[in-house]
Amino acid sequence: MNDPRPPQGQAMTLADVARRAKVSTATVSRALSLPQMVSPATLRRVQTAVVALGYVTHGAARALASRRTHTIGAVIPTLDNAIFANTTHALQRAFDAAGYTLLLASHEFDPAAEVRATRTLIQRGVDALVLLGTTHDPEVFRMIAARQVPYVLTWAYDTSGQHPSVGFDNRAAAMAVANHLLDLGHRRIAMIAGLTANNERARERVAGVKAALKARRLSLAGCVEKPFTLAAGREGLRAVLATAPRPTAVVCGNDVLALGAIAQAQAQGLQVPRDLSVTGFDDMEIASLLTPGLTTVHFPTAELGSRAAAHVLARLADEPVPQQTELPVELVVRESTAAPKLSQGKQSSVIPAKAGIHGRSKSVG
Amino acid sequence: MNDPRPPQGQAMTLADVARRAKVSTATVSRALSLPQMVSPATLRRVQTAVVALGYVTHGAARALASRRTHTIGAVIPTLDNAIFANTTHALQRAFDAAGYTLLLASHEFDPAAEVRATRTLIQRGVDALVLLGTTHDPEVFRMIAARQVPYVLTWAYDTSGQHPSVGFDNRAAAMAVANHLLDLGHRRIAMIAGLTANNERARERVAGVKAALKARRLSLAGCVEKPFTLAAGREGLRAVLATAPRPTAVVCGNDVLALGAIAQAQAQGLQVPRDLSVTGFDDMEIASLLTPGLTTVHFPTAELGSRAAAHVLARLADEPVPQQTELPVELVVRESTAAPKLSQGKQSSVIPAKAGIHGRSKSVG
DNA sequence: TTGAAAGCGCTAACAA
DNA sequence: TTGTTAGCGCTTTCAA
Repeated sequence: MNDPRPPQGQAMTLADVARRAKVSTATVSRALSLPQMVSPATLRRVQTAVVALGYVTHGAARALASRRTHTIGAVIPTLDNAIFANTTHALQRAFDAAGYTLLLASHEFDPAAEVRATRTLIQRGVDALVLLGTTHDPEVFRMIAARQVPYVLTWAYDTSGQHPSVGFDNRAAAMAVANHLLDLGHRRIAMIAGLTANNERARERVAGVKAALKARRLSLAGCVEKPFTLAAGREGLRAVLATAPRPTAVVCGNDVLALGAIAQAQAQGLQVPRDLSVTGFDDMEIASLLTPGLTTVHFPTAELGSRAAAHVLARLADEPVPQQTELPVELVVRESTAAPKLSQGKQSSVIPAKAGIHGRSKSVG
Repeated sequence: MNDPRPPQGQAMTLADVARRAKVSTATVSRALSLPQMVSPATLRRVQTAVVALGYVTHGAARALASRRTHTIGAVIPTLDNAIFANTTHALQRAFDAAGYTLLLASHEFDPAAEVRATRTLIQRGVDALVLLGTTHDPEVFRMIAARQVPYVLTWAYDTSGQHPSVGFDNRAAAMAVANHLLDLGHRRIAMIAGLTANNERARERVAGVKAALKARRLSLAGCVEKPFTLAAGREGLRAVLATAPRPTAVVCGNDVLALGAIAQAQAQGLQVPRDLSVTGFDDMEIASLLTPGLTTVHFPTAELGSRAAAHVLARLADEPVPQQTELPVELVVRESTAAPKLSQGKQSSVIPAKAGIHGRSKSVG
């Protein structure tokens, strides 16, 4: 009823609101943070003043006084990957609902950049941290310990049990893929892996494939490491096809590499899966839409995000939480895998399973 | 040489460092922020103490005292889109290099969520804001004005000239696409647009297509609005194909919709481009890798990010900046477009241009 | 239920 | 070049 517009320029403070509502700053503070501790009449007066002045809490001042920023940091490898975007989005939703703001930092797979990003987040006073993967520079863990920041590792399951984590068993997922190919009768299986340095997900996937092969007294018919891009998938396929005799199947470190590999196979006149079986990891939406549909492993990435968020939120509320949470993964068999053309395997008659709309099957891990 | 480990738990403060280095807190503050104002010997002593104690600046305290957070906020529609990821990544790099931290918020195309996200960022004390698009709730601009936060709009070029912006001419891009199809001889052209509510990019693309058609006394042979997902692209194609006579070409609101449309066309037994031409916008990496390669419009998204960053950085440094910056877009003709089967157009003999490795051509806007 | 007052950890005059 | 000191805007005892 008084000022038609909040005054521009100089930001309003708690004291301004207090003056206008004719109460103390302490009361305004309570009205904003603990409304149930303030009488209804006073509360209303304060709220009116807040609106009239266009008051917005000064975050830094609140953080300094309360020693809480209501901010949680997440350090992820890259924003480019839609799979991480799923998880990130779930984190954001969960934290938002709990009154926390997510501070996002990415490092593009550069360990030094990850240390810097983590330092910056800690400096910004995040109340907790979500890290992706188990492989981190010791400095990261040192800073976390020095400030005693609650944290959780995600996407990978920390088998050492040293760190709280919620993630997947990437090795079991890879074994499932390899066994699927072996069951189809493939014996010459190559791999286009992601870059394994500082990336235990990529490493575990290689290890899983090797383990499955070894169990049948076989070994990889070639393995190259590539960054997670379509172009790298093409290069990778060219590389693994250069060996003689050719592999009949290629396990790719993720769906992006697999899509690149399929494109390259087609460019070289090879038909997938008739001439070559190809698999991925992640089950991106596009994996089911292309022709042929991609055989891959589905990870519940959004659930991972909400579980990870729930974990740190519980820690912040001093509630008990399991140190380790493992989420199930699922082999999804589509049309990019089939028995090899001239199969000598005993099980070449096995037909790829297809289940449900998305062709899901075989729960793993 | 003294304490082997930084003490855990209680975080170190400037005073702790000062005590250990036997200087005042003011000197430590200077050593950290303005090292050239401190004598080399003192500087060294301070640095030694900082390392020994594992001291990390308390961001909130610094922000409160200096009235600067060295933080810049960006509000984007979604993290799911790799195209925005390009821009975001470029922002992050540019701000990082300038000593600023990027605070990222997404709203999934929900206007109320965008208002909340903007409020949160302002509350966190961002020194500047980057907003995506020109269409925003009035409350967003009100908050920005009240706090006098420097800002820039991106991705869309603000034709009204009211707001600082760096972006593209989406309408011209759409006209180029439509004209390409018209030049090929298409006369029945339908559109699968993005959701146009609160999204002037989507709106401008529809307007551009309509304008190009109108210039030849034609109008759209059907238009549906869909969210930017593959599944929606499939649905959209089903919808526009339901009209009789069928359109011979479909302009899609972005590449994701276009990929969905192509998948659906193939599922219905239609060959692209023989039976149907399909176009997109954005030129995602996958657009060039699929068969057929997608005819689309390339936007320099990373450059957009660095330009937008440069804009707000210049504003923060009180340097002069142009109010409006328009970046060029490019029609990229690939294999998803061709002359219609039974062309009645006079220009049906025109062959799609193909230039360079990526098939780029025709600079627009 | 409300108010007074003491900081939270740092920066930035100003003084020396 | 360095130190002293007064806040920055808020929360949080403690007392009323």
